[in-house]
Amino acid sequence: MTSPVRPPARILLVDDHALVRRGVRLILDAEPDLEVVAEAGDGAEAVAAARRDDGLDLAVLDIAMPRMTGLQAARELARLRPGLRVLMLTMYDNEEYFFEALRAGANGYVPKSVADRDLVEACRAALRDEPFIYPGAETALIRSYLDRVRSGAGLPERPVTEREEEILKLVAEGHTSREIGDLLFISPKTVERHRANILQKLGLRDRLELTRYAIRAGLIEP
Amino acid sequence: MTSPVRPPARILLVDDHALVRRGVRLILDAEPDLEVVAEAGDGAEAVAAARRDDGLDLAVLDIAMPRMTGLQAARELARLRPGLRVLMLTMYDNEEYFFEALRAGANGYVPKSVADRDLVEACRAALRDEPFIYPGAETALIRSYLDRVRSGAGLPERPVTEREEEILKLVAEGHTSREIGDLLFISPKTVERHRANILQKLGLRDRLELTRYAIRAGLIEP
DNA sequence: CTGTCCATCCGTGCCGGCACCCATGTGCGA
DNA sequence: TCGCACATGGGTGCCGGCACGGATGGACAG
Repeated sequence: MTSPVRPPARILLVDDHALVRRGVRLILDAEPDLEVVAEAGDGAEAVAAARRDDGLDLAVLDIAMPRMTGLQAARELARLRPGLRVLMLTMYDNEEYFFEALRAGANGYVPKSVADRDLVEACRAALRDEPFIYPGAETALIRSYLDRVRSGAGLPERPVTEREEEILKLVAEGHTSREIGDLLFISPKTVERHRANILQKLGLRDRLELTRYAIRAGLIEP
Repeated sequence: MTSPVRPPARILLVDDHALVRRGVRLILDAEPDLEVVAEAGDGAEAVAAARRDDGLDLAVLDIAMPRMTGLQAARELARLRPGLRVLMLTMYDNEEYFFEALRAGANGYVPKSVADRDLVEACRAALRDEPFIYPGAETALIRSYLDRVRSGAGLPERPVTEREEEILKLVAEGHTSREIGDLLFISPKTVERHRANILQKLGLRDRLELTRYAIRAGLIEP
């Protein structure tokens, strides 16, 4: 399958759960053409690791992580090491974050519900600069993607802006508009305006649905 | 460490992410005294597996799962197979989950942030019917709990009544007092009174915290 | 039998969420 | 250059959450 003279791909593995890192490492290291050479527990560590080591071929990034999320880390890594391939690993096969991951410079998008063989294949596909469509997500993600391309401008729209996501998290965590305004040094009315835009964009009714959405999306913890 | 004539402990592994199951299985199967003999992707499958196989020694349960959460599954398993030990596996190293897990009948509680050695030790401790306190979690809450257990006192009971839990779920799902009142054929003011009592009993501030509590407790789905 | 818990209900009042309306400045791309 | 998206800010008004006060009846234990 892979040339035996070729050295194994050097992989950076990023997940906030040591147990998950350990398991994924066992899976990847069992392949002769893949080798995990570095681990990180959050996005900041991942960026630091990529800064230290310029021989990395692939970063496997979890999306939901404390401090810096996988998406933010992917943007940072794409700027820092343009040649580095990025494979996003996520708990939820959510369309919004599929497009978000692509926009952040990810080469692949794999939910944790896939089998280990699919993860290995996704890594190899990313290393060949090919998009990997995991089985079962073809229907949901790709069809909605194609629908949006056919009907709209052809560009998948980002669901919420960065600023809106910042406010989304704080609203979902139960902070009032006044508290958020004080925290971000803006008027509470602006917070309400953002909140209204977020609810409208995501098709939600109130803060409560927003909270459950944020938990589903892995933006906050229950 | 373990007697060589003793057969390995038969383990049921439950997690909705195939990737995580694969990783944990690799970790556990590497131990001579532990063997994963069954896997399940959600709580319902776990209960079905326990119903099929009455020779199970230990169930390793993820807390956050679709349909039936790990906490609900733990309650069900404790009723179905009283001799079966249960080890809760969770993304969140939160003390509140710890108590919820114990109330649900769990013997141990391990966050996914622990190393693989700690998971193995937690399994062995649960099989010996000993509580496993993972490193870095010796908080005052947990220590006081252990003191209470050692001194003979029972588990702290969940203070909400059945009727209150019924209303708790509906409130957490986003229904208004009027809607709940119509649903249960009572006055919206009565719903508000119950809600106020619930918030007071659980030490929560508002519906939003109530929602997150209900999700943590496995009462509703995100 | 009396006290306690539970479930049922009511009024008043404050505050925040949320839906509408509106305007301004900035940066970016057609 | 003109429009558009984004972030910023304001006003008004309704409604529901939530805190505080009260009451009643029924079940069950001491």
